[in-house]
Amino acid sequence: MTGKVVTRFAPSPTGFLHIGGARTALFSWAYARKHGGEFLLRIEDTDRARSTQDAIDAILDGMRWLGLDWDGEPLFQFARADRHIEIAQQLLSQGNAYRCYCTQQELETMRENARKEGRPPIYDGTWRDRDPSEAPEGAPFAVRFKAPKEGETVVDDQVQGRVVFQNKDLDDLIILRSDGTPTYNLSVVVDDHDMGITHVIRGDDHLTNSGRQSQIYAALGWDAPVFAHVPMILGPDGAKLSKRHGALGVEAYREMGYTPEAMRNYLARLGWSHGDDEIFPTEQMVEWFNMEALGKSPSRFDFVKLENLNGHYIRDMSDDALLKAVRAFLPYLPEDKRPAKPLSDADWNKMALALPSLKERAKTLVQLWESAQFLFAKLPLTFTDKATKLLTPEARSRLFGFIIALGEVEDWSVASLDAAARAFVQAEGVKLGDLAQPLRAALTGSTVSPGIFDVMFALGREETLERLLDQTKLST
RNA sequence: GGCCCCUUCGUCUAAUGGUUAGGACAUCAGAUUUUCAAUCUGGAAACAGGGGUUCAAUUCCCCUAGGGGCUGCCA
Repeated sequence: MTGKVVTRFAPSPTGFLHIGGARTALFSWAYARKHGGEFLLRIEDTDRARSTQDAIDAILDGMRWLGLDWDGEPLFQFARADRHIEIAQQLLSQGNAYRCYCTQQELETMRENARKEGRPPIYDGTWRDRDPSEAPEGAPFAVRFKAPKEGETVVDDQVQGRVVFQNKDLDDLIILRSDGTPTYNLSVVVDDHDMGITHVIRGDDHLTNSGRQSQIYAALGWDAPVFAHVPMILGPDGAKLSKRHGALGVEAYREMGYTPEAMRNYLARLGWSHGDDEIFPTEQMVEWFNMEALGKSPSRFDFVKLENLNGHYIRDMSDDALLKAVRAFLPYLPEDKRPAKPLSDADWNKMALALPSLKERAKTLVQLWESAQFLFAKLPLTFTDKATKLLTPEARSRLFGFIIALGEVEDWSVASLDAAARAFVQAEGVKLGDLAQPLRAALTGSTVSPGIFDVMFALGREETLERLLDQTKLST
């Protein structure tokens, strides 16, 4: 293992960047960064019918959001088709590949029969050793790789260990379609080789492919890269990740208000660990990352834990950074939660003032945004049912009393508001909690609960008193 | 069906041929508090089952069960 480490992430642009892909990308990226190597991006767009520009954009956008920077320009696999065909021709002339004239129909019945008779449904090698002269005139053909029939193929995997395939179980796969275009297993080998990839980190759904690819490397006389197959991510219920749970594009996580830092930390801990460490910055993860500590068993995606982690990161962020994050997040809010018109500078100032108290209570940027809505609410506020219920006659009279007390507070720091409240409740013989609840309801009308004195402080004296008077009047 | 992979608290995981099997999230109970949140303290909670190997197995081996992947002229 001398020389520079080169890893790659090679998604096929047939959909968004899903969470499993994001995690293998993170691992590949971390491995390259740790070893001072390169992390390349290759778009596997050889399936022309299913590849879309939207998917490409979504993947690149997702990678950027997650902060997984790749080296150089992304490489598009289809653009290298000529090179792949050239290698296929080479295999053909070497005798390591042959033309197969079976029709799709024939192959299908072949598989069906095999299944019926309890044989493995693999290609039976009809054209493997047939003389090319027997070929039907002008008929279309696919090119198949001539895989060894005997012995075994070993994949020395960094995660799974030594995996052995009996060669009789691996059939002759198609490397060139009948339309002449190369297929995945050929393109991957050629590209990984040409790009100088030293370590292939990918999902373990590719484990069998690695066996077949190893055979192609061998036929070509090339050294295979080091393989590492990470287990897949399952949904919270242990079933395969479906759209219902987490098989969302990473942009969905952005829209849910998770931060890239938290995502990276969560993903890193899913299937990989460093002792008992749970919360650590990405730089630390890169420094610690190693293949040995990758787990072998599939793991479930746990939104609750991700949320908890996200809360940590939000609380730890500086007010400045958080304000920026909120501003950047606004366009990704769900349509119905987006502000009707752009926020004014004054609005942002209010937000900045309220942030220190709001961030203690928000686990996602969505929650943070929602809990800040009282800052921009128009008067009179509309009470939620819950809030109305809290404004009992007793609560109302206490509020009146407190408003009067507030009028006498000279400076409006959180500390003096606090002191005023203490004095008031002591004199009245009530609990502060009894006052705080209706107070919060009156000031915010919100179901999300900010710290009440911080809210007052953020609103300022005039507005607070105005709202309180308005609300108490309204409900008297 | 065939081949391959996996299996520690509910979840993510740590550790070990001899431990009270550790941590985190979630949960429960307290504390603190200025409501909510945060914080602190404490509790409950796991080695899938069966055989071996061994003085000793959660750890090594085998089998079974359960889960996953592959089995495409998709990637």
